[in-house]
Amino acid sequence: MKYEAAKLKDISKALGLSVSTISRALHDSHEISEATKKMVRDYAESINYRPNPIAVSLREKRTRSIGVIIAEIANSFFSQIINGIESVAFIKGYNVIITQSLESYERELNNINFLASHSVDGCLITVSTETSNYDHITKLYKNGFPVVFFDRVVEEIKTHKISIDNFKGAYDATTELIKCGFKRIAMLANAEHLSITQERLAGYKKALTDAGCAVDNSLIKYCRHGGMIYEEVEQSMNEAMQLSNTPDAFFAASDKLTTNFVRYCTAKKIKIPDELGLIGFSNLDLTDLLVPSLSVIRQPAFEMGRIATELLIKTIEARRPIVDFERKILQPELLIRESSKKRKK
Amino acid sequence: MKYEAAKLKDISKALGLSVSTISRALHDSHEISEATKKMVRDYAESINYRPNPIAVSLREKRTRSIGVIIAEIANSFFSQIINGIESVAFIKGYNVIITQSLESYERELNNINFLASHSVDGCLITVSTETSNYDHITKLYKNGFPVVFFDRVVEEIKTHKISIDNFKGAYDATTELIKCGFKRIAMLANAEHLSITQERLAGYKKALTDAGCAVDNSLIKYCRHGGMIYEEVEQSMNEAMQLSNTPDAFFAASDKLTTNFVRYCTAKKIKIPDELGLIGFSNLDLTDLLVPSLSVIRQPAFEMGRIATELLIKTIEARRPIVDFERKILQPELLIRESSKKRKK
DNA sequence: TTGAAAGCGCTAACAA
DNA sequence: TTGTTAGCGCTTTCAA
Repeated sequence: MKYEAAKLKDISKALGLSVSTISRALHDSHEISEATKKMVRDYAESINYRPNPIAVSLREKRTRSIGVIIAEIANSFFSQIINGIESVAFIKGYNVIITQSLESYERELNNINFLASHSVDGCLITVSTETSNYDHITKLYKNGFPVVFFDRVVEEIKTHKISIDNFKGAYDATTELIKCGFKRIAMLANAEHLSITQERLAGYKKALTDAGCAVDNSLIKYCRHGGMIYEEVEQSMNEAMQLSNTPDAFFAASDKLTTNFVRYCTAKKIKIPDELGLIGFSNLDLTDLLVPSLSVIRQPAFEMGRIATELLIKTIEARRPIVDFERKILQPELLIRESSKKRKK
Repeated sequence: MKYEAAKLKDISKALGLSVSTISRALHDSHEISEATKKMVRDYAESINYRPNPIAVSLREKRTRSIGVIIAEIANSFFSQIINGIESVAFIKGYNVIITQSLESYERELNNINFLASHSVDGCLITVSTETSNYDHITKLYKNGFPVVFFDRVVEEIKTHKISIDNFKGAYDATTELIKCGFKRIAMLANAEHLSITQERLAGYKKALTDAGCAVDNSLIKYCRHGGMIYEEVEQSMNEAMQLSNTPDAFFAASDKLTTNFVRYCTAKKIKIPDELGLIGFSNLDLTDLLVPSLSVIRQPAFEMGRIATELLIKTIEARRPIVDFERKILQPELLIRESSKKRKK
């Protein structure tokens, strides 16, 4: 079954003009008479002619589309980023091809290879939790394929990067928990090697030491899939809650870790914040409707998508290779609600 | 800045063979000797050769990709559908291009025109709430462009359609509210002309009349953007709550209507279910964590995406035009939790 | 078993 | 102002 669309040749035959004249007329070239242009345009309109983007891409060696690799669409943080990406891509006339790694290195590899093999002009990437080898990205970048990192960036690769101030987000959250009177603050962390994990971990530790609290490594629980799988959060929580000196609050370092923390507490009938305080990263719209409402670190996700896309398109459209790469850091926002408010006993 | 990938010609030059021999060798043609094949394959591998998908598409008049038009990525129901779509597309070797209408007819038109102009081999569509004229889709379909509708289907167009049993979902939800003792059950509905709205409305009405309750049209509130905008829900709710005989429960007919209903009640300090009972359509993972936990109608979204994609790929790969179109109806699931449990006073 | 050449739909350099 | 032609990277028919 095939769909036969009109092509230049069809118009050319119908009007008795050459294909190049049609092409030029449709591109409003100055070397075509107004009369011809009008005739061509009217006819093209009447048969609903659309240039074949595949042919144009082949010719122009560009697709006017950009690729995106995110971890998971079903995650508010990423879907808000996508909205930011689309908002500028739309204006600039680029199409967006979204792919998900689902936190799998293999899928990421697959996606990036597809995208880079001339399917898109450039790529926006946040690496999967499983990714610790970056050869597949380095190779592209060395070949001149434009890549911009967002959120989970790779320091070794020199290109535009945009992330949020993860250190500050973590520092402020932890400090707030300390101020609220929590004594043993645990951290539910994402995969250990990720840039965001390291930065958030550093912020968490600094806040503790600045407040004169000791850092207890048994209170730091890594979740290899970033909390995407409930069972890993459950296991981490079980381990933490079985310590001789159990934590009295948690700092959850990602969207999914935060919601799965709440799910765990609900399942185990652990009262937030009385038994366990919580501040977590989350971009979910509903966190203020939970009971208790969640104190969260909210990331400017839409903004991040917007800026990343602007940088990527700038790179794609640059005449000469970019040497001066930008490193943008956006500020997170700490929204203090009930889950971090320790009640006096 | 451009990215130069290896092409057949490069291999041809390097090995002193013709381009056609290289092409055949890489396709494992029987007319090429094993020795040549091995040499070509090894060399291609060594330089990491990938065929240019644009050139292949132009040649083969197919792109091995499918397009998707959904309302909004940042909506659990749709993001779950996307996961279903990707799961089968991935296996069948198709790429997925996702576009959002954001409930705008203009954007939908834009997206579908882009996708249909040879960018993809076929399309999965759920129409926007604003769409009431279907000429743009009819035109494509008449030209033989494969289209499969899911969720919000268009009856006038003869093609594969997959949706859930909206009548039953609404009927069961309303009946449950009646059984729980609610007397004046209002409906928060999506845009009036949508297929899903009509079906859910019919189920709601039938449940009322079957139970001997009168249908009161002042209790049916349409939201043109399907609840995507909080203000429209707020206005509808305000109107409903100012009636002389206010409702004591709501049936919310979409994901966003359900969550924005909760948002409204929280803002106005209306207690669910004591002051207002609720059952709503929702595929959000978190509805069981809200207090009270929400009684919801859950749709098999992943499944819907999966089946829609299978039907689309079947259509794309069919040798002859399809005349027998399928109409699949999936069953929703009613999860009864606390928001619909009227307490004795 | 291999090569030459045409053609997919489009644009643009060169001719007229 | 318009037409002719080459070529983007690939597959495939026809010829050798």
